[in-house]
Amino acid sequence: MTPRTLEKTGSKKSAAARERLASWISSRGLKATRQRDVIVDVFFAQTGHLSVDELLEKAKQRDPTIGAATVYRTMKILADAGLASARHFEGGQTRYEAALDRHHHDHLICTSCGSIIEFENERIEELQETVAEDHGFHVTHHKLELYGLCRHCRVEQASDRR
Amino acid sequence: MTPRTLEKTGSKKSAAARERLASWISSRGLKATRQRDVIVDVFFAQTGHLSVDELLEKAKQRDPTIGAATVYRTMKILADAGLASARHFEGGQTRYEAALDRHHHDHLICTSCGSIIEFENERIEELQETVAEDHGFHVTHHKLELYGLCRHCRVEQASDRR
DNA sequence: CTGAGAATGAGAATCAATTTCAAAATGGCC
DNA sequence: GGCCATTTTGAAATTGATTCTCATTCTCAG
Ligand SMILES: [Mn+2]
Ligand SMILES: [Mn+2]
Ligand SMILES: [Zn+2]
Ligand SMILES: [Zn+2]
Repeated sequence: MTPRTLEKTGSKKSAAARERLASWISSRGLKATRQRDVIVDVFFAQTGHLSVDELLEKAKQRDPTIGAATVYRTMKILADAGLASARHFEGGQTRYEAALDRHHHDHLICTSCGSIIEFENERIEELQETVAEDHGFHVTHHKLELYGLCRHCRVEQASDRR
Repeated sequence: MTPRTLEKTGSKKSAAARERLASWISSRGLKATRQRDVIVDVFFAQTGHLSVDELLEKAKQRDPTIGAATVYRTMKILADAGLASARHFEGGQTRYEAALDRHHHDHLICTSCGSIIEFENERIEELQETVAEDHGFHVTHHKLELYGLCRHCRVEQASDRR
């Protein structure tokens, strides 16, 4: 019988997320498992936009027996519970980011180095709403992604050109 | 020897597109083929956002021997030539729309009936640019998609609820 | 008409994600 | 603690869109 010990990494925030998940899980007849604990722990220990592969790698460092299917399944539960949001950026796999206590935001994505910058722009959101209304549309969610070169890669490219 | 006759459907616009494609093709040592003619003809005969599957079906009505790979390849050429743009809406396959003489625009997508409404909003575009600049970003392209219920599906849903 | 090169269609391969299934784990109850 | 219905798991199979491979056919400049 392996002891179920985890140095629950991280802040009060990830502790709060774990609690929310626990009640989500029990409230619908799901079960708490060692694997889910590890995956969730790994997820909240990071910041940023993580792919399932990246999460699997980290999870395996703690428990090499964890399978990819379980990571897919667990992240879906986190998303359903509102604790993670799934992002589908251009061309890649699904990435997840922590969603607890976070505002809605959109992204700038560098097509050269892959870095992702987040932004919120209330005015844009309002205008989107106006556009939708003009067409009798009721918006449930949207996607705004700006692709290009980040400051750093812009400089690099300029010097390459010389 | 099958005669290479095609009732080149459609407007001066699609005729212009076919011409542009012809010069694109010859200018880089590609070759004109019966299959490409059919696919391009089918594409420009429609309006809207067509999936490769839809294009393949229509193309097969004219020439049942046309294969999916050829449709994929041809649409990629059209996109490279700037005559079609590829769109990757939520969850589905790639869709193509005619791009000749069209402004950049974004989309409202009904998650219930799949209908797509196009819009242009100069103010939103400007704000995007501003946001990017604020972060030292140089934007090459972007994606703005508003998902929700169109006017029609909104009404239907309201009556379902009674 | 010829030949070099390009294009084709069928099927195999890829890749992320989902599903299947038999075996293992969980947790409410006694 | 044991019981056991239910859930979960990992591995492997499957899916679905797209791309690739390859042997064969087609195109077009000379
Ligand atoms: Mn984000
Ligand atoms: Mn459009
Ligand atoms: Zn960059
Ligand atoms: Zn609709």
